[in-house]
Amino acid sequence: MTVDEQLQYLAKGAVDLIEKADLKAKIERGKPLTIKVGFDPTAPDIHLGHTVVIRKMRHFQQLGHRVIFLIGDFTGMIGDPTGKKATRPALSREEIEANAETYRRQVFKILDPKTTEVRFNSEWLGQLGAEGMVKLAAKYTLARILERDDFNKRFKGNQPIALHELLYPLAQGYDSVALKCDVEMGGTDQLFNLLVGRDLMREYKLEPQVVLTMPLLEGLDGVEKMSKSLGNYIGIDEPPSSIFGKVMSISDALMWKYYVLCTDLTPAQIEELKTTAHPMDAKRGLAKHIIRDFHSEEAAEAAEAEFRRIFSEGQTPDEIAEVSLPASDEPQLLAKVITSAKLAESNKDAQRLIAQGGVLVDDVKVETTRHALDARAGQSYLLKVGKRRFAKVTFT
RNA sequence: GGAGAGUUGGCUGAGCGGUCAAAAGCAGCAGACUGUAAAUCUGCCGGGCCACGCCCUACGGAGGUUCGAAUCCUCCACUCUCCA
Repeated sequence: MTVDEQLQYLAKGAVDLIEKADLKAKIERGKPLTIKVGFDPTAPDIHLGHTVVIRKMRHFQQLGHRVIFLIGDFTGMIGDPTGKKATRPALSREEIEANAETYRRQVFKILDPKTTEVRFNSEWLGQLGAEGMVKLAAKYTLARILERDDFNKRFKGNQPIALHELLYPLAQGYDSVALKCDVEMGGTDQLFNLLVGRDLMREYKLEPQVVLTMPLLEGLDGVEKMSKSLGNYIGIDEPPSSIFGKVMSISDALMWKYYVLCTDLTPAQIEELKTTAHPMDAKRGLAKHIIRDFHSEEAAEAAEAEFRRIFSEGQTPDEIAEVSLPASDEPQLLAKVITSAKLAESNKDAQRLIAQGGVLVDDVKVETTRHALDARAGQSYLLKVGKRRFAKVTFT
């Protein structure tokens, strides 16, 4: 690839690239660049939202650059103020190591394990000490820190800002100094932090890093950004059938964004799909692309077949959870059985589901919330609650 | 140190001493419809009870006033504002 082609490849899907000319100059030198991306040590469940940036990391790897997967074990003590409140519990060394292991296992579904460096920022931030921290803090001003939109809004909106939160961007910036990064990437919400790194590097007489941001992927609801705490995410460790279903549940409009950010199709290919494919087929295709990346081709086919069977044809899935419940001579209320089988959260919930016509026993819709089942030993029923909760309940 | 404002269900955010299990929006769930767990429409959306009504828990925490409190009072915790 020519330098311009490389630039184009790396910039695909990116929101900010500061400065493009700087990146070009760095590439032209012909030496492998050092690329850093930081990850929080507390959230080892990687979801599709994270993969947007990770996919971009792989692009750098493909071009022969050195990619550092940085685990923010030190900055984790502060907790990135970007995600507002929630003071985090301090993690033990063992927990951090365990999380790092989980990261490795998941992230190497995308990244090349051989050329990915996993580092921890306590390595250098821990050494800094109080004195070092004061010196670091001396290099930036309050006014500049408060430029950060997030701080600014909280400040103006009379929301609390703890002092240590102000240190977060500095600590993150110092990572870039310590690693002498050429490029740092993150979501668009990281722009400010990444730019602080650029400034600090100048302060430390280093060539400033290039900053590249990727869009934040909206979650299943299509509104909030994908996050575990909002429950609107697709985890890359999820079973294929679950991934397939969740992808099918996103809106048609959102699907195209996923195509751009979560597949390696070229913009031209995506455009073509948009104009020629039936939306449902396009969505099925997207689900398969994603499953292929994290599982396999076979898993993708199987998930599609299963989805067709359950939702298009209204049949039961291949594998149904088997639940054994204690038998009794007296009949048992269906609502309680549903709750015991974990198909509903509470008896009230189960009653509601029955009342709304969402419960089928052996494929027959239940009409009354007071429906009871013969619960003598050996009796067995196929329960369907809503469209996608199934269980085979046997009394023993 | 002084004066004042605030703390409501997963989130945002109303709230009158009783008709408040608490408006509204978002998210979630179910049903109908369909091209899918899209869109749209309708309903539900703290918990218990073989109960269509009754009971329990809930509006930062602890007490109190009242026949009755998320709503009034006292103390505590936390947050913010202004003054010093």
